[in-house]
Amino acid sequence: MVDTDSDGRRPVFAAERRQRILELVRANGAVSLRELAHAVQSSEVTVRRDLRALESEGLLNRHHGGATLPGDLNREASYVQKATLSSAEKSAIADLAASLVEDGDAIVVGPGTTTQEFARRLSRHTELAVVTNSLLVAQALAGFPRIEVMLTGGTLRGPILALVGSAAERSLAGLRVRRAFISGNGLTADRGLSTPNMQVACVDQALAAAAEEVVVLADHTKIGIDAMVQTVSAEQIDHLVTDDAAPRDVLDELGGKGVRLHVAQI
Amino acid sequence: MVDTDSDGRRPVFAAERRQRILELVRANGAVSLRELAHAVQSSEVTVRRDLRALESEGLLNRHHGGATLPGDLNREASYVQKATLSSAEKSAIADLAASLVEDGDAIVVGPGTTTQEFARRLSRHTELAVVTNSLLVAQALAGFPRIEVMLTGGTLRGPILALVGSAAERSLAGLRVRRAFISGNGLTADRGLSTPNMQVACVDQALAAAAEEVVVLADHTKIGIDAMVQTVSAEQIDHLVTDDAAPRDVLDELGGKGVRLHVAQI
DNA sequence: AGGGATCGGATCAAATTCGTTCATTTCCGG
DNA sequence: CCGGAAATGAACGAATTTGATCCGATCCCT
Repeated sequence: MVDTDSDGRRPVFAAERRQRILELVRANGAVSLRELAHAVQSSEVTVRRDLRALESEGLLNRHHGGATLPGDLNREASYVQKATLSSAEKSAIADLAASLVEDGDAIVVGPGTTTQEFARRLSRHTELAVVTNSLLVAQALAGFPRIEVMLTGGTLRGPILALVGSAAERSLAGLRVRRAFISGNGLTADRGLSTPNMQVACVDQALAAAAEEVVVLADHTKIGIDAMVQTVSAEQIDHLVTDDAAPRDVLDELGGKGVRLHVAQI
Repeated sequence: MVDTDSDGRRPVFAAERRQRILELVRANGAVSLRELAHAVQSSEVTVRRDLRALESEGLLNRHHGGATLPGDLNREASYVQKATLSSAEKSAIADLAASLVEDGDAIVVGPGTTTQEFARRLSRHTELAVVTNSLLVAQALAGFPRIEVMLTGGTLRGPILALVGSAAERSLAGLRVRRAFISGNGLTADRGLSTPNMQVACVDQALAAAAEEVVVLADHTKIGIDAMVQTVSAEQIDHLVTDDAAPRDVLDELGGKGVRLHVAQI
């Protein structure tokens, strides 16, 4: 109704701006001061002040040049590093995959850096219900009141911060959602999606089984690769989101097996 | 009161105007004072007065320049705020509590900044099995191969990054460990441990019920405080780890109820 | 380890908003 | 018709917010 552009020119309240900043930091894990200032249309001084206030509340950590999520969640630099590396493809894939989600959906999101990136894109949706076994995905979505995040139980697998084991699989039994967004280490037409770890593969299977449609997120480095354990066969995959550097022949082969292709332009 | 028989250009009643203001705020989420004044054809002073009244009723939040819906921009600072407070005490308490853990133990760790600190101290132990509903605790223990971390399932509660809800409680059913290390927002001899949130309280109860012995970690700022919902009665508490600034009388009272006291020297 | 560049903190100034006081208007009962 | 109470609007000083600028601190690259 009252749009803020034509007539209103309503000044953004300080609390609103801080909330926005918080969301941006939560969504991206780490944001530079300049980006924040540009995003909230304020001067860097003001953002600095906001960051100081938010830090004093323990809601984020301030660093030279920006701010990050609080706690030790990303002191483990490896995860963040991996996430920021090769971000162009991942980002494009995540964007495209997020467009497959509609407000009000119930979805499953598997572990992985690509799916984590994807999860961050979900913050603009509302009334979502997200089931995941990835702590990173859960963390990316924490703090958005319009998104309900449910974690499966299970044993923590340290290196990827995902929950595995029988408890994880059991908690997925009886669950039914519209779409599952999962990733993996390799994808071929013959053997479908695969990962090198047995436990992870078992949970991935359970994740896929809980959804009516399976969406696979895989950048070009994974297409044509075969890891050890098959998680989902090509026939079970309904959508594949990848980037335009993926080998054409494999994509065609997958398409022949009924996989709908979504190729992100880098 | 309701004498609207004569339809002739009656003045807008105050209650009517406030209702209109409320509608506008609800419809737009946030409205500037100027807009409101223009919309209800009143002076800004009057709107200011209305906003003050509406705020005192909790129907909206007032900000510099306007008003917003209540709750949207609240970030539940209460929990996090205390995180930066008294880190020296937390550290000492965490150290002392960690000495209650032995290699090979199976323990439960609840959410909270103190228990998170405690969890970090556990890395020197081996062959531990840790069950928790706190993402922060899980994260603190991730990457130590000698420690098996199991997360309960459940709905993610953003502000404290803990899992709550029936799924969390269900996953604890049938579990039996030696000790539960939990925290809270208040501890008195009469009402035991308490937190301000109902869901969190329910899970805390389940956590405590899964252990043979309950260990409470609470710094002096929480001793003598009573939050809203009781989680564990004083009789159920076997150990209390606190710091030496805790009020002596409350400690004695707790000791009289069978709580073994561990007081950390700052 | 050093130099250049960038970032953070502090002070100051401008603009806007808030709270209070006071005058005016309106409504109601006697 | 009149007096009082409540509500509204106007005005002015105080407080808050925001942005610009300067200078010290920090970081990065060589």
